Amino acid sequence: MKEDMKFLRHLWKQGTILNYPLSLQLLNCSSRLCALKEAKANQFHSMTTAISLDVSLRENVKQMWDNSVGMAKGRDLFAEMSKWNVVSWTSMISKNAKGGFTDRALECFSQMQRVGVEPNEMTFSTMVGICRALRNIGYGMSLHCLILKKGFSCHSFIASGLISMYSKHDCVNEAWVVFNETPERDAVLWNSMIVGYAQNNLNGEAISLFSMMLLKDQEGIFSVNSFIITSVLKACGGVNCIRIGKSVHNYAIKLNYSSDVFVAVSIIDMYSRFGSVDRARHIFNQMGKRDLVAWNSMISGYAQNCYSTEAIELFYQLQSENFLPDESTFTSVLKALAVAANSVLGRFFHAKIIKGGYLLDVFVGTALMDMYSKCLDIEDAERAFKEMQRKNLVSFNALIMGYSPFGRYKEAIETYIDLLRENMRPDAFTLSALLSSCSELGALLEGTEVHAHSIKFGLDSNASVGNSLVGLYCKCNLTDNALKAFESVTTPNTMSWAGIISGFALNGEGENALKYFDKMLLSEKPNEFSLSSILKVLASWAATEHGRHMHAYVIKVGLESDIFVGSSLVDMYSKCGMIEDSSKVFTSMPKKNVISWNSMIMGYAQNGFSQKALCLFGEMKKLGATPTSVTFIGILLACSYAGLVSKGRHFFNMMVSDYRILPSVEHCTCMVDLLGRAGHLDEAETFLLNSQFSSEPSIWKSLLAACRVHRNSDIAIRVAEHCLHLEPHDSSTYVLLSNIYASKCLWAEVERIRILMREVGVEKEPGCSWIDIRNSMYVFISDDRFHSANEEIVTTLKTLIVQSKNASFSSMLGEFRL
DNA sequence: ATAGGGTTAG
Repeated sequence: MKEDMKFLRHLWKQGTILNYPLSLQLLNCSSRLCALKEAKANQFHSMTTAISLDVSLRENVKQMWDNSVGMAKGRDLFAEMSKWNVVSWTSMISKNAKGGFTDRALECFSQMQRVGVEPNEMTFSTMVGICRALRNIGYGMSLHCLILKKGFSCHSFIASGLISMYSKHDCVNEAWVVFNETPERDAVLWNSMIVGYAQNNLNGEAISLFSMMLLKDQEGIFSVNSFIITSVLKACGGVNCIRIGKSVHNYAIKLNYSSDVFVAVSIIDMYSRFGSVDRARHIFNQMGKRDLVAWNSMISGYAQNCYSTEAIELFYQLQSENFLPDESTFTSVLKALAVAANSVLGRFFHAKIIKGGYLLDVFVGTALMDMYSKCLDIEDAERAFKEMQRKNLVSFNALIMGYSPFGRYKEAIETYIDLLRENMRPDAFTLSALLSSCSELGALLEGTEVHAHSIKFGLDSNASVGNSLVGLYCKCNLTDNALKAFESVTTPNTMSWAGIISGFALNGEGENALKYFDKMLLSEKPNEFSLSSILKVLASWAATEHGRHMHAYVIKVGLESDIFVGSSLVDMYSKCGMIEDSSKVFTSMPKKNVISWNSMIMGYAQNGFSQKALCLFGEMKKLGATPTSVTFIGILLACSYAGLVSKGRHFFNMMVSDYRILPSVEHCTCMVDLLGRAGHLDEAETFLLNSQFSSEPSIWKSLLAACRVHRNSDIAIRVAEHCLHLEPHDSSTYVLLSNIYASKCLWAEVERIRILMREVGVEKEPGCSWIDIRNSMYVFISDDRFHSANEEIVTTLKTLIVQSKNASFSSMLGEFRL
């Protein structure tokens, strides 16, 4: 400041007349008031001109002239000011806005109108630019009104600014109205609208607008420039269609824009988004001149596509070519380490970032937190969060998201409350992250409260929030609530549909799953998830015909090579008993994962092809796939059906000791079943009592069934009484126990069971089975008179009964009959 | 005076 004054004094003494920009520059420091005093003593006209531009000092200047030189000078100044005011006011507004003094810029604008100076097209253009940066669109809208009133809306550069302003504030419709009502459209106007669409994620619209532009451009009124190419490339990156992207790329080459750094960076970014890192790298390599942004975009491309080694390599290469990494570079590097969950290198870069002083940046800080939370190191993520100087909504969201894999909804909600205390407004990310924390452990109460908040903030119509709500409610078996949440979503996406369909499928509401699948087809294409869910439903129904149709449909939509769909098809066919079709699908799958292997092994096991199941298990291990808990269910099932007792014991031990898999209810049921079927009833009972599931009724019932087969009434009585103790309302156990006592002529016990049954109020649940013929379901309930079936089925059934009696199967059915 | 590239979250 002192230096400035010295310099000024020097100039004054020399009698130099300062020109306008120089004096303004000199005055643009806090020494202005001192300068005023000096100016009072020295009469430098240019000086006062510069000062008079500053609205806040204008009055002071006038007063100064009034006091020192006399009223006349002051009046002169004022008159002069009004003479060149439009330009000076406008540049004053612009200066203030650029210096970050938005309030003063707005004040200038109203003051100039108050003193009767009419804004011109430059003033309005500047003002529109300011309104674009404002938090609120209200001021911008009233400015738009003024522009319309004063008749400035026909200027295409003002219209461009308005389009940009509206689209920045998510008002694409308003932007479109401005675009549509501007008769003379130049390249900038088209570009503003294209960018506006792209910014609001309406990439398809942006691309269509571009093609519309090309059609109109035949008259040669304007031409596509490199700005437009970059914008369109950006939009291409947002649609899942590499074909369009490639043709725009070719078009850019044709127009000779491939050497433009901006264009090249957009192409790199676009290909990275498509997952074509190699193409992106090719463009990067071919660039004649690269700036830091180009390096950053390539590093980011690698990070996005999980090529973390390449990203790090590029970081070092960048340094060796004497570029100084910036915040963006570090952000991308951290992302690369986050996707690789490499906290060792992550810490190394953390240190580097601290040393370089990059930690003040919100992006870097947030990326650092995210890196730690992706490494499941929530404590360090919390620490990084606490150490951040400036936090924004994204930083809060990142922490809340960090909690969700652990289901730590309490901490997530606490962070959310902090966010509200900071006067921030949650967005869809915040709420859906909170909801996924809640659904992890089924925290329904807290989840419902978050639901209330999402309604309060108008975010329940958002697809991500809606999807999370559907997830939470489905997890808690509340499909009605899930459906309500789903229906609040304005534009459900493919995943939304998949969510509600799978929710129905998992909660045993197959009819609803199918209903919503059909509804979805009216507006959305099915994806691998919705198809898998539907196949699961059809598998559970053993709906053969429908399943075949769905398989044909899968082929039609081109998802037959998908790993999830393929596995579901394998499962569906094997549940329908069509093991050949199942194995055909399995063999033709181009890619298999552990789920596919599991489906096929389970399919073989369930259909009694134990040997094939075990062979497949061997093959799976040979190909390097690691068996999971589900694999062993299939294997133990296969052993159980084939009576391979020692193999079963062997695989069970292998699972526990080699693969460190904790035995689940299913595994224990299989083991008890295996031992029981083979007649090792004592061993089965001991196994069960020693297992974690000794109070699980279903396993005891499977042991009871084994006792029945082996006609061991002593153990059977013990086991059945235990079953009654665990499940006093299960009618089948009463019936069975009663039968056993009856077979041993223990009539008093039979009577006791009968009384007990009446006391507890148990009624026998009717047995039920069904078959699916030509897409129709025929349900049979025991003891009914076949009223629901057709003639053909009734006749066939009667024949079957006679045949089975002749084959003396009836003797087997007669055991323990009441 | 209006328009274009890379950076954080699922």
